[in-house]
Amino acid sequence: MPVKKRRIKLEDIARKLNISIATVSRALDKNPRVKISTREKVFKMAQSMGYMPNQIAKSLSSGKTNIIGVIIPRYDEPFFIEVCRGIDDYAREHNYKILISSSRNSFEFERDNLIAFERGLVDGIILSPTHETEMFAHIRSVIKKGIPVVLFDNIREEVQGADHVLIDDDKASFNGVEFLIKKGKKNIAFIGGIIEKKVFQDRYKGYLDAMKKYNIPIREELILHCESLDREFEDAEIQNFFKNIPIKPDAVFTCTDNYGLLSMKTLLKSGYKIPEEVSVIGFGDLGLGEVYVPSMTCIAQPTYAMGQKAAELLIEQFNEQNETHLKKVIKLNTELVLRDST
Amino acid sequence: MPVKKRRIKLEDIARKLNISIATVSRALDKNPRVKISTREKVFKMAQSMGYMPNQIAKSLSSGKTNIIGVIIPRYDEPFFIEVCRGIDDYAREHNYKILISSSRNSFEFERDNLIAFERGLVDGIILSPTHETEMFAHIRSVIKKGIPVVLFDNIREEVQGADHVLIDDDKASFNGVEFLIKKGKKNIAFIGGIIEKKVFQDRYKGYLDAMKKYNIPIREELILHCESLDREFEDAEIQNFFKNIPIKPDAVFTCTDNYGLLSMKTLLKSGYKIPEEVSVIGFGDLGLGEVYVPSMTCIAQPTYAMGQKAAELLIEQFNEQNETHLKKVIKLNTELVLRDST
DNA sequence: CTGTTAGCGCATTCAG
DNA sequence: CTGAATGCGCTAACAG
Repeated sequence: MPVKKRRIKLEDIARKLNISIATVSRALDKNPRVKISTREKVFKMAQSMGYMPNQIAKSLSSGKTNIIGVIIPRYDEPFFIEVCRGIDDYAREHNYKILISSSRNSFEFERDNLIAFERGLVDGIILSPTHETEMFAHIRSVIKKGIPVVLFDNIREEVQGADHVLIDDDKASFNGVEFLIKKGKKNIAFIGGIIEKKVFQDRYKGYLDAMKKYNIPIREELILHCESLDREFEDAEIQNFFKNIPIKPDAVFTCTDNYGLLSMKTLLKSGYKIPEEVSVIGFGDLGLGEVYVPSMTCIAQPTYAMGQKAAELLIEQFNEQNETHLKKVIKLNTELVLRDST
Repeated sequence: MPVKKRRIKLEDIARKLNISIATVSRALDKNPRVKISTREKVFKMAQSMGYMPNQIAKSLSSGKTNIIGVIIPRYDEPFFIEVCRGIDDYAREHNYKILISSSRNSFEFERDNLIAFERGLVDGIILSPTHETEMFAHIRSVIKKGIPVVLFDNIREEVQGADHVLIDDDKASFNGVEFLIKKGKKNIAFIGGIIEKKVFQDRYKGYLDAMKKYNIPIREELILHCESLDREFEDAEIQNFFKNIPIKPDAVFTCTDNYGLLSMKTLLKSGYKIPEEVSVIGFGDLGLGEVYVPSMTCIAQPTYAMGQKAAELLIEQFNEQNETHLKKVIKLNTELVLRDST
């Protein structure tokens, strides 16, 4: 293998052609102020020399990196990946790349990631706060420096100057539970996630409100707030819950697809018939509910669209005059998708 | 909101302190050649002014970006995400970030991504080629420029100068099928992915070899090479296959977890009993097989470890003298994980 | 239409 | 121990 070659730069082309660097730069830019014949000469030479512009130099000079920084709490949650797919598709169409960082469900990591991005690597940031994130100073600090920010999914507090993309977790959950109640269910179990997380608080609230509206007594024994932050431990937590449950539930409302599937698994293995004896609802609708037997009724979240919308808002901010930015809060709709588990 | 503020730079600190930029730079670097007292003054001032180094300028100056570019064929395949998690964890420990790009199963996109990375945005590249990738000139070109490359998973052809991380698909598949044969299965269906893809070719070969070794006739009607590149269409393809199958299979060997799950779904819905009447094996073992009822026997791939290993090899290349790089080919072990579906 | 010059922000020689 | 000067590769303002 040959020794690492020095990169070809504008100067090399300029020298070969006996013209100035500026002209080469402009020619490659298709700047109309340069003669077509010169442009062609430059292109041909660049081609034959294997010229490749240096993105870093471009960025330093132009003040733009064309990179969007994305911070998600974890990789092993299909929801976040699907959002990223939405961001990526929209971003690519607008000539941006995405740099994904996981905060590993830790506020510290979230802050570190943000600081790394603040160093000028990205033009803007899309962030889903962790459950630990109670203070938003780190986000405000970024905004104050003029870096556009869009938040999505788990927003405990609206941040001045940032855009927000979310769903109405409260209402979505309320609708799901109400559906079960109207089916005549009384002992409706609730399986949520870590209660520090705003989305889970809201989904819990929806459950409580629906139960109250129909005067169904709330029973603590039917309620589980999972604390696992990793797929690995969710299973045991849910198995345990059902093993020790003192009342036979006739329905289970869960706050993620995985909780729903794990519930179904545990119930089926314990000999329950779904949906005859117990109904199950999941939250998210990221594809697996459809493959299960019985297929799982879900609150469908417009996950991919959330990502697209987030990217759209961010890129809008890029193009704004950097004057007072009016914070936008976009609420996307959910839908109850009926399948065999109810 | 205040107008976008100009970033603080070294020069600002230097002026305030009446010292040179160079000294500020060195102080922040903790260069021992600068007096401790000066260093402290600089740190304090930097802190109070909210100084944040400019990563782009640093990169241009140092020639290092500390970013690893990762190109995967698609987002909606948990396998790739899990590999990314492995890469990310290893990379982060070594002070690298990862920039993930999806090639959307298209050779064109793969090449475009590579070219984008070639522009100096990343220090090295980890890539899983698409099924369309038959030519490797684009990869060789990157390597020739001295950019370290590691390939993983779907490697049709070893590329001189790149490292490779893979599993023995052939053997893994052979073992799975052999296991079914030893259980007395005769009508073993095979469901693979798009046959242009090397991994699927190898897994198919493993199937054929096992069948031949035990003198079991191969029946075309029991073989399906899925052509879907999106989760969306896989379901219909598999349903269709089983609907029209002329022979009742007593086992199904599949080449991804999703194919396995979809097969189980279709079979269960058609009234088959698993595993009494038909056994099913999946490939990957990315978590869902365990949640299904019945739980799915799988060829377990060391997915996370593949990512870690790839990152390790890449970072090793960074630290090498850029002389002749000896291509390394790492084959990781798979394992047959027995569950209820067999 | 093209060239000259001055940055972009930082690291790093080389002097002193 | 510190400062001045140069360069990383490219863009853009200003001349001509």
